Amino acid sequence: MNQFLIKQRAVIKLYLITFIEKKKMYGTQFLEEIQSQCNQYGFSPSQPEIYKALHDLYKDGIVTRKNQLKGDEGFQEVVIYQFTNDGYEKAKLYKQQIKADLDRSQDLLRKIIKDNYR
Amino acid sequence: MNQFLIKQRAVIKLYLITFIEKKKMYGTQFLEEIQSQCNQYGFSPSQPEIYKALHDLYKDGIVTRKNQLKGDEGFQEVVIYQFTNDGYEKAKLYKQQIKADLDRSQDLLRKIIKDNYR
DNA sequence: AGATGAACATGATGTTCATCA
DNA sequence: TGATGAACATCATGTTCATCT
Repeated sequence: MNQFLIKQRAVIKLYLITFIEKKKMYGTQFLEEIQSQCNQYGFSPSQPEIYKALHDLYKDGIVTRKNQLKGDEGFQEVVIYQFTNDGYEKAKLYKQQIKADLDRSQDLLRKIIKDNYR
Repeated sequence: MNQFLIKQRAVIKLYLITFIEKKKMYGTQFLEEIQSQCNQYGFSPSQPEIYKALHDLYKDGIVTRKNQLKGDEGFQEVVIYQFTNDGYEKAKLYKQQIKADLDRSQDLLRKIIKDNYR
């Protein structure tokens, strides 16, 4: 079984977990946050990718969903994500696994460069 | 337009160019060489991927194809790849471009780790 | 039997569109 | 009107199969 570099989906889930650790936010904000931080590296995922990743985390039992009115403006409703009871533990484990894959990806990139550039 | 990490296809073409620089080889050997070198990093592309990448290089006008009998054993015919007249120049340019993408990928991985761990 | 490559299948991600409050 | 998400399309890659010597 082949595993090239880490997948975008995994990285998005990683960012989402980190955001949820820090403060409650909703889909559109997650998207804008990632895009503005990573744009300069060419990384700018599409909007549905964020929701797919959020649904993954929900299906994995890591987060709960809660509809909530957006504070300041009119009647706009947003979906807020928080960790489930054991979600934070699961999330920490998941982050560890992703870290291993990130490290492996770095090692692979280094090897590719070493093999092909003097 | 989103560009996450560098694509496997580009990396395979990079290895092929480096192999062709060093010595003439054919498809199956390219595959075995990459797999044996990169297996420990989880990178183990499939056999048709090698041929697709070789056809890319051919379509790009970087290499020529030559049918040749495999030296030692029976009547086995293999396809040998060599640089075209201006192929080596093109290949060097291509390697530079890939190097930029590899560097960008390393930077992005570093940023992801920095953003999400301790 | 080993090498090459076509055809097909799957997976990852993006684009477009609908819905809801 | 902004947020959410479904449906659809495309691209990257893998699996299976055929062919040729």
